[in-house]
Amino acid sequence: MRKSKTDKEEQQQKSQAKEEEKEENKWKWWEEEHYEDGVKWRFLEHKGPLFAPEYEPLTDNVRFHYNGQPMKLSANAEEVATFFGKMLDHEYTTNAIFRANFFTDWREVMTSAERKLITNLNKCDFQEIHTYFTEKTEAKRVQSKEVKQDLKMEQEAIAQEYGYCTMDGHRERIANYKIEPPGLFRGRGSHPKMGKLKNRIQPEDVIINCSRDSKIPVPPTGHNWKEVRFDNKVTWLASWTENVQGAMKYIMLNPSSKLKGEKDWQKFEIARRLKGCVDDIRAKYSADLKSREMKSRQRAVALYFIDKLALRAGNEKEEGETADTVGCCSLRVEHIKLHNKLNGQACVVEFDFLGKDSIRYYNKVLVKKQVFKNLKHFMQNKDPSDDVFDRLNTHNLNKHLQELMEGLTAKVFRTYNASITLQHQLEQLTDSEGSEAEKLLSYNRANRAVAVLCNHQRTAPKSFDQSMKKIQAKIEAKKEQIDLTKSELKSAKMYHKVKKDKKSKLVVEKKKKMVQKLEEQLTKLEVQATDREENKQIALGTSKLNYLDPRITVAWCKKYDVPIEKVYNKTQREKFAWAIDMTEEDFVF
DNA sequence: AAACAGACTTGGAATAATTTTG
DNA sequence: CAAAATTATTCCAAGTCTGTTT
Repeated sequence: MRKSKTDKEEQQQKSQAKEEEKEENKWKWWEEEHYEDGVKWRFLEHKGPLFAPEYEPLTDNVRFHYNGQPMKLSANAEEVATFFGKMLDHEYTTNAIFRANFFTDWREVMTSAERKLITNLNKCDFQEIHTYFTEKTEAKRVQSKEVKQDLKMEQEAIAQEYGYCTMDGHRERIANYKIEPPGLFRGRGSHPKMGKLKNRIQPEDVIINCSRDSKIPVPPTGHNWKEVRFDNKVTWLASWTENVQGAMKYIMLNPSSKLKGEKDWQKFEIARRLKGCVDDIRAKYSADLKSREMKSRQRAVALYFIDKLALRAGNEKEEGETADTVGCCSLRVEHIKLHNKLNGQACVVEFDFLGKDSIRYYNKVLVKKQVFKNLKHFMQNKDPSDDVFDRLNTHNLNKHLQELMEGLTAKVFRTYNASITLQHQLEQLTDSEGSEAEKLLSYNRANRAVAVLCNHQRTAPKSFDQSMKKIQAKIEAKKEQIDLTKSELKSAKMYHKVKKDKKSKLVVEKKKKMVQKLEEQLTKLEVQATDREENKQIALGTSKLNYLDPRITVAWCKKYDVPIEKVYNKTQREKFAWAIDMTEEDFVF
């Protein structure tokens, strides 16, 4: 027993050392030249994607019931039934659209006999299926450490085989080497297609992309690829078309790869170029607010919103195919209220619309008089469902931006404003005298300001209130402890005054130190509580990962002596390896 | 110029792994 | 030590934007 434990520890140490060693000779692609425009790689070799495991039919003791009667379903119908059964405690399964779409698609995979019998979803009982899968998950959860370890090793072996490719002489990690398993489509918001069946993808659906002179991936036995192509102007390794929306899906590299990293770096460089000319662009669109041409005036107002409020461009979407969401260019009259006066402020625009992922954007904004005037004009004599910017779309907006600065599109404003906000906030909020915890709070607050700007929201964790109470209780307990220790210190001092010996002095010192330590712990807790409370409905992840130039963060860490691990976890450090390696303390976005 | 296809980034939720707590 | 809480990772949907076709 004991021996095996030390073995394990040794093993762990070894693998850790190995990882560190790997760290040493990591490829610094950012120190190399990059390719001519359009060429993404010279050599690409990979194993092809990993397909979802085959369906395992249910044993006879797990029964589906129709109209109270147990019923054995055909393999196909049963598989789709399990998709629904697994989700039984999810709100989706009570949604009328979800149910209707599911039922239609389910009936299509049924045998004609089944289809004839099963005509009403309300008469279907998936409870046993649900229980079966819940128990299965639970059984998996409680299995022994050894079994879990073995399973993990197996997964790791598969990842080693399928999860990497060779690109131009380097082993690069693949982000999603697994083909998406079949299941029920879960759209966000009120999506007209939610509940539809997402088909199982076969090799015959998959296009492989690699080098002509590489080892071409071998399709699973008895199967063929849809196509094998050798296109080095694209970054994907495999692709297929998904049946619910008809959208293409791709297998691509991990964010830590050169291909992704270089693009990411370039994105921030474009945003920095915008910084150089944003004043001119602002002057231009401010002037355009008064243009004779309607189109220019609409474009100017839209740009004003995109810049000031970090709204998304807002492409037009096919009606009825997706949830009804909008961005700037697709705003409708019903999404905007104009207030000549609101709470003592003149010219207030009230936004209320569903944006990407059906996240609500609600904001009351004080705007320039001319913007207000224009909006009033644009919205005159229109129905609520009419477009505010009827002469504008993302295409001609971006075309205009392209003329103002090479590479400029609407989304660059989001990147620019996000990053510059972080930089300013960090300057403003960080106290170089503060503790590490306080500095981190400042960082999170700066990050939060960006998330608020970009409207990155999350549903509050369901145990949020409880967890808040808990941390408050901890704080109270700590305070009590401090009071107690303080009074102990006081009496120790008194005792020392009388005794005046070494031993009693030592006690005083000890108590002093203890009070200090406890007070540090207290502030740390308080800071933690504040941070958590402020973060209740804010999602920091997206801005951190996609909008904030990592060099700002790295420079801040260096300047204030905060270890990078405190702000970036392992994945984030891998993604931003280029920034961590190249950034000095004096970097300015 | 509008519609469509394609490729790539961005997004929150779900799930898994890890850490803390009782 | 197990359960609960927290954090990291995975998942895959939903955007942006470009290029091509009609």
